Amino acid sequence: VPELPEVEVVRRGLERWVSGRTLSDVEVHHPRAIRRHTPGAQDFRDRLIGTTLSAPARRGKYLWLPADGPTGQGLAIIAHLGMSGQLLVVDPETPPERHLRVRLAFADGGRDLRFIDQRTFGGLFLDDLDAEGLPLQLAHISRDPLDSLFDDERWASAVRAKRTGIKRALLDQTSISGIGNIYADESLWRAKLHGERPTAALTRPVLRGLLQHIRDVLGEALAQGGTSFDSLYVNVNGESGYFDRSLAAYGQEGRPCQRCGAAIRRESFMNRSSFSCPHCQPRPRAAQSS
DNA sequence: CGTAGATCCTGTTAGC
DNA sequence: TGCTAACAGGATCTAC
Repeated sequence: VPELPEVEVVRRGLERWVSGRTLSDVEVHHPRAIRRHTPGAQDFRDRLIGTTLSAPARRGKYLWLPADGPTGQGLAIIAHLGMSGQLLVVDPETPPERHLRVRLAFADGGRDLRFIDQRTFGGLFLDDLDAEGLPLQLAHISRDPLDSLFDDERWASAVRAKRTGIKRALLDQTSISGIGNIYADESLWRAKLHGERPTAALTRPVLRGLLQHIRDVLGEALAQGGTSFDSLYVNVNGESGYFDRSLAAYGQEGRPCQRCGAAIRRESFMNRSSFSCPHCQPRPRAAQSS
């Protein structure tokens, strides 16, 4: 499940393998993969062929490659991996993968960039960059906690103004981006907070502490090449990260908490699972805002 | 307007 | 053995 560390690993791979190369062909194998590119597959292809890709950027779980060339400047290919998306750099002679959605070929005849996605929640689309180099359609995505311009105190104020639980707030990409189910659970475990704790009652020191845990866990995962809990996530060379060995809460139902030994519990939340320690992360007593 | 729930999608696994 | 149901979950849409 690609979240910020996994997307950053992919971004670094693209920087090494596709920056500076010129596109010679674009094949869209599945329309759903470019559903966010409303002008359609023909336009997607026409506008990309002949462009030269430059250094990839990232915000939260989105990444994009500026694509400048004959058809103009300021265009970018934006990618979101969704649940199971992969961007692989592979030899052009490699037979099409089972879930190959988009194939980008280069004029130098070198390795393709292929978008492969089993569950089709991910996709590619084209957009113009604003004056700061951000795709227009990503204006609503917050800076992420590894961004040097992320404003800690502004985030704490925004969280305290919400009437929801802290896990929901962490998953809201318009407040803080890059966090998904895995790193939300890991951060909350480290901070000893239950995900349904009302945000309005969390103090600034508690939120500052949580933010530090978020940065720690994202940084550690990045250093280990990301998490590959369900083996669908791989870097551009098809290799898995190994942060899954370091998970303390996510996916650990029934295993002893590394701090207190209590059995990690699983609860249903937002149509997914939340993992936490029943002793270190007690449920809030009062009824939630609803 | 802010919050909450439903929805999309397919391969794997669990259970009867 | 074979079928069905549960499960994985990010972003978007809709409803209240």
